[in-house]
Amino acid sequence: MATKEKVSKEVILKAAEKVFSKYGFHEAKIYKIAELAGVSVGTIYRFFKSKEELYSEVLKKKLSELQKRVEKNIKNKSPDRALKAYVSTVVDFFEEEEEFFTIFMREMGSLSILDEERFNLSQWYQSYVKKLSKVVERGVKRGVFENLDPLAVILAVSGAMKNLIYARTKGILKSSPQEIKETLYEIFFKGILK
Amino acid sequence: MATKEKVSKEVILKAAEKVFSKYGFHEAKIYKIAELAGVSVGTIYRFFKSKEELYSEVLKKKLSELQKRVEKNIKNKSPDRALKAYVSTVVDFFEEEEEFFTIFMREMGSLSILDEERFNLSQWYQSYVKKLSKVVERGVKRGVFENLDPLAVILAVSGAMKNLIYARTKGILKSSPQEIKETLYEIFFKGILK
Amino acid sequence: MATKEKVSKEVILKAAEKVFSKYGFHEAKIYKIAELAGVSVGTIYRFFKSKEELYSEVLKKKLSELQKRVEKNIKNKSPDRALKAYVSTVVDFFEEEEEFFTIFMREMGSLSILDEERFNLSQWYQSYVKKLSKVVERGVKRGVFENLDPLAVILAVSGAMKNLIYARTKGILKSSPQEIKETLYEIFFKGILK
Amino acid sequence: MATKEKVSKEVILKAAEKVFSKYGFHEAKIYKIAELAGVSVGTIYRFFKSKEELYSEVLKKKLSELQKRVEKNIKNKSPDRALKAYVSTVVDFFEEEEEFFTIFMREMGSLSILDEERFNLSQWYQSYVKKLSKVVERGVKRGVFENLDPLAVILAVSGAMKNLIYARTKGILKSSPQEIKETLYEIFFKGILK
DNA sequence: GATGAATGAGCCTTCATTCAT
DNA sequence: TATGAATGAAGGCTCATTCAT
Repeated sequence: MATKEKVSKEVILKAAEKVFSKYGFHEAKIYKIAELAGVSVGTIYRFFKSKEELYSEVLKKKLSELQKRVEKNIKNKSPDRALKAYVSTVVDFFEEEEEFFTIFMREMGSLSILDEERFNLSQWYQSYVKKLSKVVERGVKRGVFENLDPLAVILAVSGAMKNLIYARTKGILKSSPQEIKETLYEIFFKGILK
Repeated sequence: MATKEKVSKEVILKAAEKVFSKYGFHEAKIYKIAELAGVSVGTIYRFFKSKEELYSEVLKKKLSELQKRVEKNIKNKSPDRALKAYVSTVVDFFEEEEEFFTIFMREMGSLSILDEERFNLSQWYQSYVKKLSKVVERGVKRGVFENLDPLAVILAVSGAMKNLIYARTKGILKSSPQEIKETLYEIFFKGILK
Repeated sequence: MATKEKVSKEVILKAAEKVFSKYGFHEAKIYKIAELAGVSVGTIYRFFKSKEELYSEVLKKKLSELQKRVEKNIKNKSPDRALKAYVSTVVDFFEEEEEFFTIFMREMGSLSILDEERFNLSQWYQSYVKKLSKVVERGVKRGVFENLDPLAVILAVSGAMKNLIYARTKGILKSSPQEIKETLYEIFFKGILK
Repeated sequence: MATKEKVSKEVILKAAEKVFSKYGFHEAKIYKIAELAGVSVGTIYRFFKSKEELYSEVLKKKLSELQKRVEKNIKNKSPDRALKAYVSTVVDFFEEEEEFFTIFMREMGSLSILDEERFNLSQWYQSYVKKLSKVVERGVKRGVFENLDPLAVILAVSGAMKNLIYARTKGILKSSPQEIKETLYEIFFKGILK
């Protein structure tokens, strides 16, 4: 029964996201995920051939969601408005998906170079970031943006944003998502020098 | 003999750094570290009471090194020059210590909330970042910097920088360390908008 | 299935008893117990959370069996007949449970003071012996027994009995269980002096 | 230097006795013994070829001491007085040598059948007890003692005594050594029945 | 299909013993 | 001769994965 199957898979992915985000890949236990999902360990292995694959599926699912949202929201916008939209979309996404943000940060740090089996986030990130840099490139060409390396710009924006969200997650920074966005606009558009 | 002991400990820390950076905490095997260090497994346990402690020592050692360097280089400088010095110091440090950068990124991502025993990087980062934000605060007070949340500024600079170094490490970005520094100065001081 | 589980647990306890009695706690290897029980190492850990717990369970199980038997057999008997019943029950019990006798002796000798986790045989023995001394106490009060310290009497009987069983186990003494019982009755009731 | 050597060996044996009695064979660590003895680990291995041998030497030394004392004190005594002397000597010995008593009890329980290397206490005990039974045998022949199995009698006395000392060591029994002796004389000579 | 008990490879850690100094 | 740092074998325990029911 395709629908029932899909429901189970969905429930498992949701549970996996929670457990992976809380414990990280290695300390997350399959039986904990099964427990939380309300299924047996065996059932998880009907849908995912290994813990690695399950992990990878969680990543893939969320990342494509994020990517789709970003692409949708920057489409047909002028470079500056597109950049703002990018920031806004990502901040909102991770505000909603705080659990996934933890996994995302962890995995970004882990690089996953060696592990062929695990989802290659690094490669995904590379192509994602290159696509985004086109926006900046256009801005530079049109003379809206300073003559900077578009890739470096997008990496800087993205890194700054991740760090602010991270700090907010950890309670280091008290700002609201809206304030984070605005701070980012200010800093990146006008610079910090008076 | 104190010197000989120190040498062994140093060699082990060096090997541990390599192995942890390559495989991450969980996939790093003590016997691999021993092998690389050219000592026996037992010898590692003469210097470090557990794998966790060894990991923590690697972190502590490098982080205090980084912190000392940063503090030394920003001392007695005007806010804008101090910020530049901060960027320059960190970029150079991680250029030299590429292996440690991997561990650093991974651990930043992992947050280390749960594991009381492991070195609490999150706490270290919080206090480190708060100290640095004083530099920005002074800049704001003196009217050199725009009226922005100093903590947010330092988090943005730090995040952008980490991401650029990361991208360089991964081969996504081709810029030299010097170029990375300059790009960061440009972006953060003048903004990207023309 | 509850029954099957119980069977496995029973089989493991039986195997553990054998291995512990043969090698003692420290030299008994978990994999040896698993082998003898015909299960995997992992299965042992499904039923017992550690080697110590397994050991403690073996002790507890047998000791409560012994205690129950003793209590049942001395109930509603006159002090002298109760004392005989005590001797008879214990001799018979250890005749059947020779393997456990080895563990019992070893553990009695080990005292288990330090190890809070391991079953505190010393405490069990204290309360067990105090209960039994009530029998002697009654005998003294009724004027059936000489005016002796009841606790000392029961400790003497118990010690003598253990030593005779031990010597029989080791082949030092050739007497049958029945002869051991009778010798004990003679010695303790009439004394050895003509 | 023979004298110096002897002193070192003596100091090590003393330390070993303490540590073995406190922790038992397996949990006693060689480095702890070395520490307590104020020598290096290597020095211990100059005098004893293994932990087992050291343990065995502790046993042998004390047991031959005990044996000599017992033999000396029962010599040329009538059977009943010899038996009293035996009890008195052993109670006094273990009162002085409480630490060794712990080792003795533990080892008695452990039987040491399998381990050819370790001192075979069982065999020693067998010959020791057989020698003592001659005293009872003489008593029986002379008609001083009842017609009982001499070996069984000595095992009973010895077992009762060990148990009373044990109970005193553990705080179960409050009697003084003198009271323990007297209780044993009473019980074994006159019986407990009125 | 679903279950979850059973498996067993794998790894951290200990500590008796050795041996270069 | 004395030292104590270095060794490395050995074993308790975990948990991803399998498979009989």
